[in-house]
Amino acid sequence: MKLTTKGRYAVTAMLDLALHYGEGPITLADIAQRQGISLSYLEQLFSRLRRQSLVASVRGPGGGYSLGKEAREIFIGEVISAVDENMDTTKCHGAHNCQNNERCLTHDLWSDLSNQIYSYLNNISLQDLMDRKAVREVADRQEHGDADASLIDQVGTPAGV
Amino acid sequence: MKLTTKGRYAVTAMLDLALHYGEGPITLADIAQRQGISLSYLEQLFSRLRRQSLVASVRGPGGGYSLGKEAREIFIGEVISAVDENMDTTKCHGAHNCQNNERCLTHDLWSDLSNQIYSYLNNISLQDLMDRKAVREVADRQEHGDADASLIDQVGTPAGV
DNA sequence: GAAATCTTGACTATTTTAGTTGGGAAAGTA
DNA sequence: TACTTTCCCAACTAAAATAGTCAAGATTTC
Repeated sequence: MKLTTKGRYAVTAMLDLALHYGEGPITLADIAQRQGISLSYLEQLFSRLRRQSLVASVRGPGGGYSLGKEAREIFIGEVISAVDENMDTTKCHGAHNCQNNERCLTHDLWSDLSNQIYSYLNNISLQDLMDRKAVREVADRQEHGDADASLIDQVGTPAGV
Repeated sequence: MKLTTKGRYAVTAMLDLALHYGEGPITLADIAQRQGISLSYLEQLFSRLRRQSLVASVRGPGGGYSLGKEAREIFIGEVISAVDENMDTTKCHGAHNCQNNERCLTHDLWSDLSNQIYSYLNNISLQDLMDRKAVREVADRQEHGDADASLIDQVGTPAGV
C-alpha cells in the first residue's frame, strides 16, 4: 500500500478542479497556489491524470484543465490509482507467490485489508466530497484569503525555539 | 500510511509464535527459517515488540520468544503500530496543520480512511487468524516441508522468457 | 510574434526500506 | 570454568522511492 503525498495531492487537485467547475479551464498555477503544491510536481501528476481521461486540457492563454467527466462519476480510488499505482497491501501484489512461490502465512489478511481500502475509496466521489460541510468551509477559506492565518500560526508552530 | 514489509513481517512472525504456542520458547532462527525472514531483521523487530510487551523472551540455550499475552488479546493493529509507527494516512498525522497551519481540503477524507483501517486491524486478533482454514493450511505446509514447491513453481513464475 | 499555458523527459537531494555487521550479555550444559 | 546458545543493541549501508527541480518544446490566443 502506498498512500503518500502523491496520491493526496492528486485528490486535492481534482477536488479543487471540481469546486471551480463552471469557471472555464483552471490553470495548474491557480491550483498550485490555492493548495500549496509545487507547480512542476502538479504537471507530472496531471500528465498521468490526463492519460486516464480523468481531466481534459486546453492549451494557450485562457487554457487549463477541467474534469474529464462529472464529479459524481469520479471516485477517489480512480484518482489514486492513476498517480499512485496501487492500493494493494500484499507483498506479492495479488499474486500468491509471497513465499517460495506459495502464499505466505498472512496473505489473506492483507488481501482482505486491500479490498476494504479499495471499496472504501471507490465509493466516494468528488461530488460526495463537495457536499461535505467541512470541505466547503476550507474551500471558502482558500477563496477569500486567510486573514486569520497568523492567529492559528501561534498555536500550530512553537515560538522560535 | 505505511504498510510495508516491516509491518507484514512483524505480524507474520507473531502469528508463527502463536501457532507454536505450547512448544516452549521459539527461537528467532526457527521463525526466520519457516517464514523466510532475515534473522537480524527479525531481531530488530522483536526488540520493538518486546518493548511493547507483545512478546516475552528467555535467553540462553532452550530460550527464545513467546507471546506476551494470549493470542486472542493481541490485535494486528497493535503489532503494526509497535514496529511501524502509525497507520495514519493524513499528511499532518492527525494535527490539523496540513496547509499553512490550517486543515487542507482533504484532511477529513484521509482521517476517515485512517479510522477505517485502524478499526479493521484492531478487530482482528492473532487467535482469529489462527482459526482461519487458509492460515492452518499454510502453517501445515511450513511444518511438513514443501514437497510440491516445484509444482507450484511452474505456475508461479513464467518459464524462462 | 509574444505571451500564456500545457507537455515531456531528464536530473537530483533527501528519506525510507530492508537489511548487514559486529559486538555484547545472560543462561544453560559439561 | 569454558563453551555454546540464545537474546540484545547500535551503527552502518545499498538500493529504492519520494518529492520534487530544471530545461526544452508544442499549442493556442491576442
